[in-house]
Amino acid sequence: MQSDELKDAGLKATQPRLKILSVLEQNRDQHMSAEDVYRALMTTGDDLGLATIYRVLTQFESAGLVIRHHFAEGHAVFELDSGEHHDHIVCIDCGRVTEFVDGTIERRQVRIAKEHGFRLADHSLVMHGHCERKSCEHRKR
Amino acid sequence: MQSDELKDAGLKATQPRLKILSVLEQNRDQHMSAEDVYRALMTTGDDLGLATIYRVLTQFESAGLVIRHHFAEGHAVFELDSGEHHDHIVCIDCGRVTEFVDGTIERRQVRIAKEHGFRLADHSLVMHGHCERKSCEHRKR
DNA sequence: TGTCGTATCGAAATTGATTCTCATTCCGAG
DNA sequence: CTCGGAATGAGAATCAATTTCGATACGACA
Repeated sequence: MQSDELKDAGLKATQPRLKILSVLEQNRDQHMSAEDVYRALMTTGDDLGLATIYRVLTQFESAGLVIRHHFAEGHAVFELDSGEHHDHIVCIDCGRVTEFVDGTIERRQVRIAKEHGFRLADHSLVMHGHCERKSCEHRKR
Repeated sequence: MQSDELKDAGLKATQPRLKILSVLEQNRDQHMSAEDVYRALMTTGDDLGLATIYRVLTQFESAGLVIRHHFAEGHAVFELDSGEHHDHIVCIDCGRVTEFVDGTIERRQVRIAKEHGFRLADHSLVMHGHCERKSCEHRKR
């Protein structure tokens, strides 16, 4: 059950937290901002305070349940931590995010870090491009 | 002369712009935030408005003179555009930034983008790690 | 199942970075 | 040197995000 996920993470299973977790699970394929989660909950009548959303998402992050990204400037987006690391390609026109993993790049990074006297802890590779999706075109500006 | 750099970029050679450009050139090896530039100018008695710094840095960016990065959340940093693309390793402890380029990774990226139906326009690879600099240790928290 | 102490909640105020507004000042073509 | 459009500076405004604090809900235990 979802409440176990929370308890395992050392968090009380409160209604707000369960609802936020639920929204994230229903949108596994998306990257949501705090604002997105807020709006998603409004439409289902679950009207949580925005402050709570931010607080809970931050708690989820420290608990390792979600990962916070800073793709576009201005605001952060969150995604459930699937446990597997991956990088992202973001479409400049429509904002859609695609995930990928590439062993060659991963290995190369560890090596480069070492060559420069760094012990690699984390990294983020974000590529920006134009996707070929039909639905993308007319969103262009 | 510096004023030519500005004119070539299509910008009037005003005092504020010349001073900001000069600060950036004197700190080529650093990545400066708007606030950093602001403080640097204060110390030399050139007391520009913060709004001007932001405005000018943004103009420099569109003119291709500088590149804006969003390493840490919260605020952007700028560096003079040397013309050569490169990626970054940021030290988690002291914040120092090291630059590098790796052909293997560069090539691989274009290919991955294509495989996923993207036409690559830009990318940013930022690695985070712990550097082995002596001066770094005691800044840890 | 009811109670209690503590952790959590929501609303509003606050922060920090950045942008906008607008009256004043400056650049540079003629 | 003069003039008009462009640029500047000070402060207000904005935006995302965080903190504050009194009110409330969770859940271990009786």
